[in-house]
Amino acid sequence: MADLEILSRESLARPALEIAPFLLGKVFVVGERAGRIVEVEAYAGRHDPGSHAYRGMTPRTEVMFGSAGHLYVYFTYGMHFCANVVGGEVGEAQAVLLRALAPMQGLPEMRAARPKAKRDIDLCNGPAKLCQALGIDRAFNGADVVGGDQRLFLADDGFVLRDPPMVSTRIGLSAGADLPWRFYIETDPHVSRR
DNA sequence: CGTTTGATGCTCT
DNA sequence: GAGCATCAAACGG
Repeated sequence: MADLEILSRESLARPALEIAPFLLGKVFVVGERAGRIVEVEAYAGRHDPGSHAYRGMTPRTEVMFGSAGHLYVYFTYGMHFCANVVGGEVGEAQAVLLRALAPMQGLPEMRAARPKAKRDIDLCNGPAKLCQALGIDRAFNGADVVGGDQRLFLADDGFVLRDPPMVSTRIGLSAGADLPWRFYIETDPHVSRR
């Protein structure tokens, strides 16, 4: 595999709408498992009706209001975890939801973690699926992904997108559903939905 | 195919 | 008590 350069914290200390497309094509490493980010959604903080931060800081959203480069992991529907990368400056609650990855390493571990996935293409093609595949749960909330930990990080491996990101509305929202803040690699088969 | 529904528990009102 | 940034199985055509 090509060299992996961990992303800088300052590269993430920008609005979610900027770092969402920036994160496409980057590599997310969790232990021996890794995948390339192919689909994300931007959540733009206090004034975004679709964001958990819309009604201000709560115990759950505290991490999102913190500094860039940490994971905001939340539990939903009584059984699923989803992971965001926190961006922006402290207090801005900028976040980017990781919605789909193209598996790169640790496929056997991912398959074991997702026994219900019939095909490899289904391992990480959804926000809760990728958390299951990578073993991400509430223990990862607040974890630093650009702090130099060799077992958990976001990196650039030199991959270049062949085309500009595809843009659409975000998925599964009841508020803010009209905003075109979802970004994905159109040609990648691991995207959750067309 | 596409659409509907059940699972399951946390978070905030 | 209502709703949830979801998933997989069941159902209908």
